[in-house]
Amino acid sequence: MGNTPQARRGDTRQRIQDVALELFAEQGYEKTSLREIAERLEVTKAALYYHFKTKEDILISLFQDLARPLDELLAWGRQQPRTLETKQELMRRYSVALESALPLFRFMQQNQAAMSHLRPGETLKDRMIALSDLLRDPSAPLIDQVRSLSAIFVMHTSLFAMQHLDAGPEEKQKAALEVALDLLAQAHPQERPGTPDAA
Amino acid sequence: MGNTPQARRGDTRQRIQDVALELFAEQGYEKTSLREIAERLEVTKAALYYHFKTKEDILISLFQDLARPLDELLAWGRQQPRTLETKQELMRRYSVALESALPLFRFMQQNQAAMSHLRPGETLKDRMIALSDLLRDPSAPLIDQVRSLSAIFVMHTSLFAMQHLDAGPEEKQKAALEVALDLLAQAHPQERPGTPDAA
Amino acid sequence: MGNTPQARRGDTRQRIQDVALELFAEQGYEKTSLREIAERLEVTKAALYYHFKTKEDILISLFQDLARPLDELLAWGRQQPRTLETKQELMRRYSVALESALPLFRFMQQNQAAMSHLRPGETLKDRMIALSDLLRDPSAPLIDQVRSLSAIFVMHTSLFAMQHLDAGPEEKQKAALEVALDLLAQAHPQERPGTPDAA
Amino acid sequence: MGNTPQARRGDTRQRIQDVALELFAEQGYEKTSLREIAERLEVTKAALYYHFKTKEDILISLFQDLARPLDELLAWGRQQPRTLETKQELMRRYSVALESALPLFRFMQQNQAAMSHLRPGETLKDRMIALSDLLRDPSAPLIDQVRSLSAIFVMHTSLFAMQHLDAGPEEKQKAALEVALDLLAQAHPQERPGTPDAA
DNA sequence: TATGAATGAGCGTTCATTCAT
DNA sequence: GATGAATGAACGCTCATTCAT
Repeated sequence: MGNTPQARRGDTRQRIQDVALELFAEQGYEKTSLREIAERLEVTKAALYYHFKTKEDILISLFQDLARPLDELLAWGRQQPRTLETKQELMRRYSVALESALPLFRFMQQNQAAMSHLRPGETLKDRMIALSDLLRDPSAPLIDQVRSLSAIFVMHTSLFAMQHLDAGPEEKQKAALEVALDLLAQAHPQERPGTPDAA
Repeated sequence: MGNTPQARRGDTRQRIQDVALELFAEQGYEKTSLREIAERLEVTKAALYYHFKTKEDILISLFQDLARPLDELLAWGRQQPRTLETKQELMRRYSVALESALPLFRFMQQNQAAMSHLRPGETLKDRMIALSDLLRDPSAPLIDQVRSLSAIFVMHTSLFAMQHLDAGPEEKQKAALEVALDLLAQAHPQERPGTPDAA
Repeated sequence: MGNTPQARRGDTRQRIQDVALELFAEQGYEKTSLREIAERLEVTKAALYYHFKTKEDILISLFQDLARPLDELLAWGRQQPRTLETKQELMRRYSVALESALPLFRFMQQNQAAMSHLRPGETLKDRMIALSDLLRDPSAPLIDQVRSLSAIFVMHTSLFAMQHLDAGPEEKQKAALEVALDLLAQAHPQERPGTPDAA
Repeated sequence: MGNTPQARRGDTRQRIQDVALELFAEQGYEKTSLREIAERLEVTKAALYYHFKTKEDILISLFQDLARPLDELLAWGRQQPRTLETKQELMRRYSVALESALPLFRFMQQNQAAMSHLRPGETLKDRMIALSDLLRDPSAPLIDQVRSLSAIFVMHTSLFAMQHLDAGPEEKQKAALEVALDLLAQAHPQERPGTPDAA
């Protein structure tokens, strides 16, 4: 049940996005043809054009859907005080976001090139810069700024570079988060939480 | 001298690689056509086929050339004792390698997808795994393994994610290296160099 | 009142024809898509198919509407005696018809090719031949037949070839009519109106 | 002999132009597909792209070739004194040019729409205006300017509107030329050749 | 009276590749 | 060591048209 033409009516747009995400993530945007997408959906190429004006439109629509959790995280972060605790909470929330956004990130990583021609504000890079601006203090020593930046990418590491590590996904994710939080803390030497400044 | 046909004789193969590297790094492998490469070199497409059997052959040849410093670094690392000092020295050498391999890395990052179909041992990912295997201790706590892995990617961060940071390239590189060395050291708590085991 | 959906109810067929005439005249039949027509009317393409069976049907309906004044002129002409005076009156009436049929003629000129596949009697060319048959005398010297034919096209000249002339539209039209009447008169040397045959 | 692949080598570009002219004239530019052209030449569509950058490029190349005699006529005309004799000679030469340019004119008439998007100077209309500027005197009475303009179009009439006339092509052409010369003469009342100005 | 959703055919164009010269 | 000429396959896209609702 579910796969008959009747059952699918009305959700074609969504199904196009699903298949496109899958294929773009797998093979990249350029290598994925509309024929491929259409065939997998058992519709014609022309049907895709009923729902999206161009191939790039599919890409953009995917990006917008997938970037929303990130945008919400950024919006939240901008309204918080710029304390270590905020930054660490940002990181924790980022960790959760990543968890449910693995396809997104696979997709984005494969398609940086394709997306780099889009209007500013429509790339992942813009979000990364925005996030890093919330984490680092431009007046701090450079090394501490690097620590803050690195925290972000340590999180990504857990998704992609640790695939061959012999441990469960949650464990890896938790470990990555810990390292990231550590880096953030090291970037705030005078304000370590739970550490009395004192003698 | 210079740009005349005569002066170029004999180095066409090299010139193809140069232009291809440039374009692949800029636009990605799929989006770069042989016509484009040929036009920029002011030769015909057919000329490219005298020097390379296929388009993919150009990609592979580039990768092999560019991966050599990395392979040499790995070969060196495998012959060293697995001490913290070795790992940190690996990192320092890696830092130097990266410095002169910025186009390589741009290229690789843009073309992960294109390269992922190649035979094992012909991808950047393989090198990264090999490098990480030299840095981490499989019997160590997971968090320390993550620290080791992260060190590598912190180095990359300095090349790509820090472009909008307000500092000179060498400064950034140095800061990234420091953070990376720090992470490696933290992954070896019982053996901090210069730190007596004490008590 | 005016442009609201309610005010438009019932006249959609007419509005389709108006927009189609405009676009066919501007860009030609082949280059004008039903999507374009539908968009300009703010209805869907399918709506066009409620009012017309095919795209060509729109073309034919336009032609029939627009050719009616011409057909009436021809019907009138056929019932008159074949005198110079009749011919000149035909020309005068043709001049008036053209005046109010500028879009028609733009449209016809752009779409001769598209209309040439239609059934006989459905082309502008048929009307032109019919008109010329009323004007020329098959037994007259060839040059006089040419004069008669030319009279028709001189009228067209005033609409299209004289656009860059520095004069008002009515002036041009009047001048063209004069030249045309002149040509008709020259084609009837023995019967110049107002010229006594006499000794 | 003649039609084998070997015999055709080297003249493909020309053959494309020939077939394209034929088909564009017959069916119009928009309705003629590159597939059709390629099939008639027994080559692939891609071969067309070796010789022309776009479909429009074929159109332009045709126009340029075909417009050359006209451009030469205009160049000659611009160097002559602006007398009636010059104008009549222009007309005679135009008549000859038309004779050998029937395909051109069929083609142009079918493709006015397609050509009207081209750059100025690349349309037939531009040539017509240039020619009419050589024939008419902007300070003359409007009716005489119309006579001069009409002369041009009378010539065209002989090619297209007289197809159903019962006479040989040369006869028709000669008759049309006579009418045209007449019109030019009537536009110069004070300077009729062979007519003494005198008392 | 219309629309939403889709189709099948075809379009102009570009691609990597081949091969005789 | 390279070119000129071409191919076959595929691409993104648009078209006129259909039909259940």
